[in-house]
Amino acid sequence: MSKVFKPTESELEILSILWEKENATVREVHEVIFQTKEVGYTTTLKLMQIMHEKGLVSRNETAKTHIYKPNFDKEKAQEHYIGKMIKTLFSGSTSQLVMQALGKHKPTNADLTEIKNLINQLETKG
Amino acid sequence: MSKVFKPTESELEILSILWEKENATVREVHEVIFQTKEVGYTTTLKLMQIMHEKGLVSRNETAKTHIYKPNFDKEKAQEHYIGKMIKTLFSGSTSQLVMQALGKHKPTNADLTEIKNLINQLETKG
DNA sequence: GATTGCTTACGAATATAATCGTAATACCAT
DNA sequence: ATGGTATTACGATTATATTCGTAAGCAATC
Repeated sequence: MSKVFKPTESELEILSILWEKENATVREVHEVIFQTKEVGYTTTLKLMQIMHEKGLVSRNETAKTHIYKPNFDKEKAQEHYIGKMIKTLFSGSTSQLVMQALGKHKPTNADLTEIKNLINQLETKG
Repeated sequence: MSKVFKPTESELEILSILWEKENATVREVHEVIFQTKEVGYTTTLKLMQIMHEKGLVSRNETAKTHIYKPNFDKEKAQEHYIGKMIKTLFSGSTSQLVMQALGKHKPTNADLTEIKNLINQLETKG
């Protein structure tokens, strides 16, 4: 019975802005989108209204200018898309994904150390 | 002028089957899809014809039954989607993605060791 | 209290994706 | 060569996503 998490491309873009800002008005969201995409204000508005209907976001309507916030946390979306990617693009292999990611988008040495620590924990637990 | 790599959901599914099999007929692709999705044969056919028009796949038409193969390699797609995910879902942080992936979809110990080796290489290169 | 500007609501148009039915064609076995 | 079966081509329909114009409401300012 639980809803499937399946935002469209545009919806995901809006969600990512909301995650970033915690919550935001249509105007604020639109200003971010507008930086990279020449799109009308009412387009953004309509999308956010639809997302509200679908339950992807909630909004506070006490003031005239509504304030939107995401209904799902970023982590859930991350989990969803990582799982999907591992399945359709990496033949089910997490390590393949990890190695590809590290190879093409190398993090700082500090981050690499942190990852190693995590791996050590996972190993000893195994 | 180079084409943007932007397959739809269904197209990506078909591509992943073609990557798996190197090349395949519509029938073969359809049989895989049909295992998880009750869809007509001509639907799969049409999708693959469209992918051919778009240049996502090539086909060998010498025999009556055409044989399709992907025009882009899997690695390019992996790179594309990983980059996109890091950007929209992980605030640009590769290590966040890696840690999330390892935490939720733990690989075998052998794989973990392999990842550590890669990290060590990356570190010394840094 | 009129005017201006920003907001929401909403319908409608457009674009894109996905599905399938039907017909024509090729191939194979009789 | 006739009949049965699988294939492609293609149009049409349906579903979904995206875009925007217009109207109506509210609030601040003149």
